[in-house]
Amino acid sequence: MAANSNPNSLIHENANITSPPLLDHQQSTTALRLLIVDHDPANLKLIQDLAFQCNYIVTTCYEGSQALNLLREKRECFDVVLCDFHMPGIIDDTHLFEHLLQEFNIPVVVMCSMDDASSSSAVMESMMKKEKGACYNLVKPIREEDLSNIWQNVMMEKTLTRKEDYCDDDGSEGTVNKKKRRSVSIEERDDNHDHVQQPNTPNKKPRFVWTNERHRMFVDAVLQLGIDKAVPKKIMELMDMPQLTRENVASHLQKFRIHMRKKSEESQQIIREANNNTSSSLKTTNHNNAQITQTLPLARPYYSDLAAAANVADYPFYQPQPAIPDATFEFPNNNNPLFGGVMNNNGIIGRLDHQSNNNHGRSIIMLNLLQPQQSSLMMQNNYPHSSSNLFQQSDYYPMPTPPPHQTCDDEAPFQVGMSCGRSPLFDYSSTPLLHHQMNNSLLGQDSGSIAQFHGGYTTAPASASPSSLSPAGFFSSTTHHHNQQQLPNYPTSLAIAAAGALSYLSNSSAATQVPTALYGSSSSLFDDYQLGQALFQG
DNA sequence: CCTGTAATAT
DNA sequence: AATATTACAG
Repeated sequence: MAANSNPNSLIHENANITSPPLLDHQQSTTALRLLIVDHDPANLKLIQDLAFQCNYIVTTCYEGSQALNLLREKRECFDVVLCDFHMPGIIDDTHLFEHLLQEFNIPVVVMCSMDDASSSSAVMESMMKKEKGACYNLVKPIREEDLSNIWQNVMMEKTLTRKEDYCDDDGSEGTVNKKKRRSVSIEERDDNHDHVQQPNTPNKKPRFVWTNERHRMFVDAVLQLGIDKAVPKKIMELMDMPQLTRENVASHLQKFRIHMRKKSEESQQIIREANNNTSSSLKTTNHNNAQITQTLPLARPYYSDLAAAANVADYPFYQPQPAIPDATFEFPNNNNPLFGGVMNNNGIIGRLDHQSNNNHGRSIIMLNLLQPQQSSLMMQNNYPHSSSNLFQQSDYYPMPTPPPHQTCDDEAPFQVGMSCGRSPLFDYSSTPLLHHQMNNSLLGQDSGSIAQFHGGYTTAPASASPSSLSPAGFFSSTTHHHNQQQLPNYPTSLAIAAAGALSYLSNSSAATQVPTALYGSSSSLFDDYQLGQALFQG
């Protein structure tokens, strides 16, 4: 609607202060100080003139961002914002006025066309529902009378106790009380209108809004620190935002933890239910299109020896629990290896990564099984909509491609790789331990096939700084390397099953070489491998 | 001075 | 509903 950037605008480039300098009016109690925001210069001018006639002190701008900045700096210089309905918000598709209400405690008058008001009544309704601050509506064309009435609403708003809403009269139910209140406060207004609290609190910091972006930073910080080491102060430092206080983080963290707890209880519940329906036969669900889901009956006690593991606390998902089918894989998008994941009844356990343009010039697909903590977080934060264990189409989690030579610190304890060329998974020469692993792992000699399966885990993930987070020692399921403790069967079998799946995905003819060479066809690991393959062959 | 938790305020 | 603030214990 409104012109976007107007070269021929009558208005100045930046916020155009058309009244005496704002500072002189900071304490103004007579004239109302208006901030008018509208993309359309003509409209802006029109309203500006009107407002002048009403003896308001007027500031105009036609960019939402300007308005926001202006308010952030000089919130105390304004009493009301007049804002065009169609002004977009900054981030998503919200309206500017919603941002304003959210961030500032200031009355907002929304101006909209007749069309907006009548046709999209739903929108208007939602607007009116916003009870975060005063929000009124004026329908264009706006008359001088409308404007001159603004201050009444606003002054009323100031003296009203913040709690009560001031919804429009829809004539229904118990609005009587509110109305009464209203008239009372109008009287009050005259008594004490000059020491209105709100605009006189100049340095009141705007409340911190946890946008998606900010939340993502928060989660990143938590992941970096490790979930149990993430404390407000450190998170704050990692996020590195000037406005952010420790209290902000503490508050958010508090909420975040509650959220996590709830989620994990939910998934526990799901697991319990899944266990009740154990021995039911192999479900052959739909493999329509890209989605393949199967639940396989596997009753091996995968966690049996885990309790003995010294660092069991680091791996809550691997703690002993009733055996559940652990081969419910789902690759949501077989056509696009850049996105995807693997999940079983423990949640998301792995993600599919793709590395092209590494310095071998070869393409690699990796299935990286995640540390439980990461997978748990991934589940909760990146797949918020997956109410079931199924990925939703919209839930794909795009993983950044790690640069060559860089080891991902969140990948553990297993990485299953499929090289599409004839190269090792990675060039590990820069990381001696990994290099060693490549040469000594189960199948590491066999470059170029699925043979490049290996397992490992980070021995000292806690050792803190991101740079020191390197996979410190690898082991295989049959061989101990570097005195590392061997993890129990569960992850291994899972990884092998995943390798099978992956090999299918990659159309590798070499796939079948792996298990027979290593385990013999009778081994339970071989079963897993076949399971993985079967899953994806449908 | 910091953390975690709960309660309460805005 | 989301965020901020506060109180209190550790």
